Amino acid sequence: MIRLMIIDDHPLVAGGIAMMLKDEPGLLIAENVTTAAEALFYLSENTPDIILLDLNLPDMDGMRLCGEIRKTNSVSRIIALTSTNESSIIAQFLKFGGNGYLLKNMEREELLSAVSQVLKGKIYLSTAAGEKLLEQFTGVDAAIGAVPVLTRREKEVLTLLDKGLTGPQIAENLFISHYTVETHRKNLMQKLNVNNLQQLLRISREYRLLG
Amino acid sequence: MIRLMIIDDHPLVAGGIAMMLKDEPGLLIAENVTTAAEALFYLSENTPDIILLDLNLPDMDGMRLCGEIRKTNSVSRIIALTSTNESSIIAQFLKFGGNGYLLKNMEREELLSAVSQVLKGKIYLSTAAGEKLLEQFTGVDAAIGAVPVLTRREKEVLTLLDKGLTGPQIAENLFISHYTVETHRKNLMQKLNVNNLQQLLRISREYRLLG
DNA sequence: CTAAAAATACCTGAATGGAGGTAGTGCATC
DNA sequence: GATGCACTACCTCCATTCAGGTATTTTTAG
Repeated sequence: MIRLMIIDDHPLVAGGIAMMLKDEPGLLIAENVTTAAEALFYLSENTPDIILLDLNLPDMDGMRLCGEIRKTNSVSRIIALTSTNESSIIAQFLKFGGNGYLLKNMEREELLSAVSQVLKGKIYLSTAAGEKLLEQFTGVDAAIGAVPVLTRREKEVLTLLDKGLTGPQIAENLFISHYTVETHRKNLMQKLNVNNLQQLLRISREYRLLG
Repeated sequence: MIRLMIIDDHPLVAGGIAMMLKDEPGLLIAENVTTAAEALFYLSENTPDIILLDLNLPDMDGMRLCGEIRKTNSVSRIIALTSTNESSIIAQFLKFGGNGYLLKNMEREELLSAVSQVLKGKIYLSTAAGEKLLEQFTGVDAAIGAVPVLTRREKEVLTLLDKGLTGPQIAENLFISHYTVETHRKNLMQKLNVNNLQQLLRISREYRLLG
């Protein structure tokens, strides 16, 4: 019997998965939690065969949770669930010890196929996701997974920039000189390798550096 | 027997809803389609009591579909389903003849409550959604639901702006003068009542004017 | 056909953004 | 106690954006 665990705060998703699997005799949904904290607690005493992990959890980034799980558990196969296809996330997720990536618009067959693939030790990527990843590989080395680390201050500035504030306005807001704001912005642009604000915000969203 | 119809391209969602309702004797999922075209076809010959409508359909904007449905059917209660809480959408959806608004992270109880409310002729708004709507009402008249109509060219410019191109670059791209691009941008900013590019793109996303 | 809407082009001046620096201070870790 | 990092601040120069116009030509709809 294959024991399956679902980590997702959407009852709808958990229900949908249960529905998809209800006629599969070999599969059992062993546990169903809605937060990272609950997940870690359960996993401290259990080892499911498959973990379906929503990347958008309320209390912790799914990516980090995957890393946390891997510190003590290297046997469960972890499959990420997301609603949008964010290609830059995939490689990162795999680096954190993930085994597969599914989009929430999947069909029943895709779910079953993903489960059987990862159990065989293979990596399963949702079709659309896989294509996007390949696109990246074909373009140079592309520095995949190299998600830049931002400092506290940089994140603050980034958030305010995203809200549509101008440099001087941010300066007022943070009680610093507008020169300093420009420096932070410059560093951000350099770290993310872009050359204007729109691209900065675009990439930031992709890398989940913004709420 | 209350007949329910689901319009959603995510099998997961349909399955989840089925799961939530499976122990409700008075409710029956009469039909389950994944595209606007199928929906209109089914509705040309049937009149379910409740329609659960995903606002993010592949072939048509859910908002417009709601309007289409209302041209020939004014009795079915239509409840919108979305994953993100976009407050500016709600009032618009109600104007198009919608009866309720549910977030996909709802609990079973919320779904049941929404169904019973709209059947009584009331408007049901997902708690979080309702609060946001109230926020808007408290701020002046706020011109809710007055979603600006953009011209073809304005949309093109908007899309390119979102991609991070500068004015001059867009000019090259569209084979027009950069002055013209600026004019379009100015008109866009005026229509959406903002005063810089970041805010323009932000609002545009909220109003679903961008892919 | 005609009026309205959309698309086009142009101008100016002030403000902001972007690329390129330099440099001091505090803090941690090594 | 030195090296590195984060944060801070400042400067210049040029490109772009923004706010305020005006105005002609195409489309579109009635």
